[in-house]
Amino acid sequence: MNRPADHHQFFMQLPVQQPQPQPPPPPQQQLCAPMMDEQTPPFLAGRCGGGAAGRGERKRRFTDEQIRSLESMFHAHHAKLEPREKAELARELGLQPRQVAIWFQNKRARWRSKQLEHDYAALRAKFDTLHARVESLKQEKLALTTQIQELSERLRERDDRAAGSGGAATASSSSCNGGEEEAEEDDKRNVVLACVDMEAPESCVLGGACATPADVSVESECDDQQQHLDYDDGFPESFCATPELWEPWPLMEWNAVA
DNA sequence: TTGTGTTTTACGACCTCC
DNA sequence: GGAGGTCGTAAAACACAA
Repeated sequence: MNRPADHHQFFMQLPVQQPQPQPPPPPQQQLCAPMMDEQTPPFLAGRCGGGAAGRGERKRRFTDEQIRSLESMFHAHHAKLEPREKAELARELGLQPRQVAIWFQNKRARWRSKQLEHDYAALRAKFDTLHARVESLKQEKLALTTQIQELSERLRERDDRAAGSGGAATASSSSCNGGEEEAEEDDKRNVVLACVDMEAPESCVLGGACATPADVSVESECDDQQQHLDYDDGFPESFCATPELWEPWPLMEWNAVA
């Protein structure tokens, strides 16, 4: 791609490239037998008619004017040319209809290639955005899991102290009764967090943060206010179950799909 | 000047559609 | 079966760094 002298601009959203100055166009464009006469240089006589052999011929690039006309027709006719239009364009440009047809074929191929690059870049950008969000949510989940574990530990310690002081009250009952001093230290939010159902899929790819805190069950007080972790965007289960889907696709894969 | 990488023109093989 | 398409590739033309 280090060659700036590309005459071509591509369809629609593809970047437009400006034509660069070129040396004067060659006077002779027709390479093939039907247009050749006694004035045709011998080096042009090889390839056409004789098949692929054609050694000794020299390939001529089309002039800027020819390229401009071909580009214009390519855009105006949506990359397809009727036979009548092809013949007319070839006559106007002093080319063989086959040269025009081949130019359109090559142009379509080039355009598809560029379009593929463009589509890939767009998909890649979307993927990167989504991937960044996934990473952010992983961090958020990790922090929440840590917080839940800490709160769970505090509850357990409180229960142990209550049992050691001779009281028969359980952590759950004390929480619901609101009688214990230590229970009052915990705000309601923490209690609710301790009740969160933390059943995480084992295959979860969202990092080691999926560890389920053991013994986070305060059954009696959670019956009526059971809550579940819920992603705003509603990650599907397959999100965790198929981590390979979230690896960057190699270019070959994209091409295969396209 | 030369070596190297890219672009452009052209073709053959193969496929699809009428 | 023929016309016209894509795909892969050859080779000339071209740009550019060393």
